[in-house]
Amino acid sequence: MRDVAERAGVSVTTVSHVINETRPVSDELRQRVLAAMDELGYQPNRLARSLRRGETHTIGIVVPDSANPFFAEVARGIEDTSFEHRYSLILCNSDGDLEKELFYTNVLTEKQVDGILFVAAGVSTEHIHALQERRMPVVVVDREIPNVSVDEVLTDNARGGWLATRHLLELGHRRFGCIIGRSNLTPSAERVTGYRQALGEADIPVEERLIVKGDFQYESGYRAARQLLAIDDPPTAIFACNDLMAVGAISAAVELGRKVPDDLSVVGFDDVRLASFTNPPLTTVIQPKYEMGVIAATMLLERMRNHDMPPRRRMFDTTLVIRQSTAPVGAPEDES
Amino acid sequence: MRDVAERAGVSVTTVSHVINETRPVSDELRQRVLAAMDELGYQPNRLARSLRRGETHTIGIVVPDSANPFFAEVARGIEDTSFEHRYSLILCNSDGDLEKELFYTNVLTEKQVDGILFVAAGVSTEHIHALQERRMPVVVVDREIPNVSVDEVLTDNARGGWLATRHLLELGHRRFGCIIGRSNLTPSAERVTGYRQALGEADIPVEERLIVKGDFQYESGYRAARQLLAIDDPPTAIFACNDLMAVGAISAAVELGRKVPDDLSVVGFDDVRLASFTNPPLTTVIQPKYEMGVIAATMLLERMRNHDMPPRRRMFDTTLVIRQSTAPVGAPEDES
DNA sequence: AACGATTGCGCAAACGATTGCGGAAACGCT
DNA sequence: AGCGTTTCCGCAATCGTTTGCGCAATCGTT
Repeated sequence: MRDVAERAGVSVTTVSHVINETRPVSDELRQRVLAAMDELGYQPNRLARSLRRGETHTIGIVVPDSANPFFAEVARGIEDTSFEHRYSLILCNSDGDLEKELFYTNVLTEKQVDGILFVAAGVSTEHIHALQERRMPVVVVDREIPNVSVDEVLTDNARGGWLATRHLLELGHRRFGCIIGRSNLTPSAERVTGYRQALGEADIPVEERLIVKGDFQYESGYRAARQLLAIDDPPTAIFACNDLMAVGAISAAVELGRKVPDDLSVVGFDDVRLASFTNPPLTTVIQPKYEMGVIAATMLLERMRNHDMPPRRRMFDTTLVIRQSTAPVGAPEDES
Repeated sequence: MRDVAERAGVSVTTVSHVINETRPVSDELRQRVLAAMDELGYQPNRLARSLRRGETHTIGIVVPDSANPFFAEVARGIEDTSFEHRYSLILCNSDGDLEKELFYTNVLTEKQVDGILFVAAGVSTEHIHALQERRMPVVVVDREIPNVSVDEVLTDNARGGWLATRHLLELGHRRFGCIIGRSNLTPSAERVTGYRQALGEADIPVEERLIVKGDFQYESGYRAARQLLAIDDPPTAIFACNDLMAVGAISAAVELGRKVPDDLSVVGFDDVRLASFTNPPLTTVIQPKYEMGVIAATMLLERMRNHDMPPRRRMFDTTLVIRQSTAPVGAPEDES
């Protein structure tokens, strides 16, 4: 910048002001500065600017696994909207590991990010509190943090679980398995709650051995389904708490010679892009992933602008999309 | 930091030195400083440090679409290894848009990142050159930049394409379609080259109308397959240039009542996690995505450490994994 | 012609760290 | 006691910007 100033025969002050248009500069000088800038191939050093201004135009996002289609989609929504506002994104994968999360939030605050987005994070109440005391804007996506007033964007997981099992019920299924995620993550727990509730309303007792644990990955859905189908009186349907596990379950069923949906109905959760293209196409519960990302980022940007507004919570509806992985029980249908 | 120094009754110099262990400090003072630090909840400001030291411990990665499973996996490899080295990652999605790429690289350099990773980017020779002249470490993944000496990590796409169509040939297929990506991306072009070559070796003329264009997404594979299956003398097999399109193709085939693999064989490319769990499981060409990310990040870190080493290029082998989406032509097999 | 407003610009102090240099005290040796 | 080494620490400059403050010239009035 000093070089530019020298070459244009002005002070660095003036250069700064033509760059930022932060105070009137005579046309002539402006031209000289502009010329000097591109003759020298000058690029402003945003570090210095950030240091001075106290803002980095950068936000941090911590997700369990950016390679998971669900999070990837949410992250895309976040990235796109932060791009629109000319913010950059620091990506952090926590693998659901609390220590990694804490480490990353430290790095982020030390790097002076302007805000942090936690998606499905395990961060504790105190942790969030600490961040807020440092006046760090925060929004939490896809997880509820009890007893803390923080911006949240959520989906109605319980209702989603309810919708899914309600659908199976209406198809006449009476015994069906449920593949859950790690139970400490609230979304999974809520979906199961919906499952239990629907069963309760239909006066069907829930058999605990029909509820088996997975980890939201294909493989675990596959294993869980094999386990479910191996019991003497196997279920006629499976509700998997996310699409990946549902796909794994279908894969297991097919391998065991069960036809989906004739012999086994499967419903998933999330409506990942893939879900329309599985064989058979997956009946599942829609979650507006991309939009959730957009809204989350927007909320964060707003909070950054106005740090003291009351916290907001945005709850998205879930809806069931019926494709071809579910069918009436015991009615091998011929689709025409 | 000044507060810490004051509270500990030392100079900021000393505080700095205990933080960085950059010069011996007496035990007593060290203790006092440490104590003061955590009483005050002090966190160093990395911006200031970066400004002074001229390094940000941050690298930028620009990918076409982080929600695409292939890139997501590569990115995961990158993120993990940069995490190991305590580097953070700024994520940029270009959507294959050259302008966005350029914009992002500007932002990245202005933010003084220590290096940039381009994956499957369209950046031009001059562009890379410009970065190198500014002494910005760069490595390019999954795309060749002609006439420029830059670190590259690639896969043997041509061989992969060759392997895939060779496999189909060996199964007795003689007419088969090829679903390609946007042709300006080299990986796709190379895979098609392999396809053509294998056909040539078998003295089979390539029918241009059997080569149809997609965009690497499910949907486009679906459409392309419908198009291919609609011609009067439809192919008995399809080679899709990536797994997503292959899955889309299977979906189309199933919808049209064709059985895969009995009526139509399909082979993909990438071996995305999903590929093992499709119905039927997908025969595809393995690309070590995660490892590519790891290697790419490692190469970048090495280049950062030693800016003037000669450029390196790492080529990964591709291998064919035969699952169940391919079968001998006209031989409806009963898998036992 | 005198005087306040306006316009156009530069000086120098921040922002929060790192680091070359030099000074003071303690130590070891003859 | 005298002198050279070590050991331990602080001063102040620096990284590349932004920005409060003040000065000089020009302008518009009366």
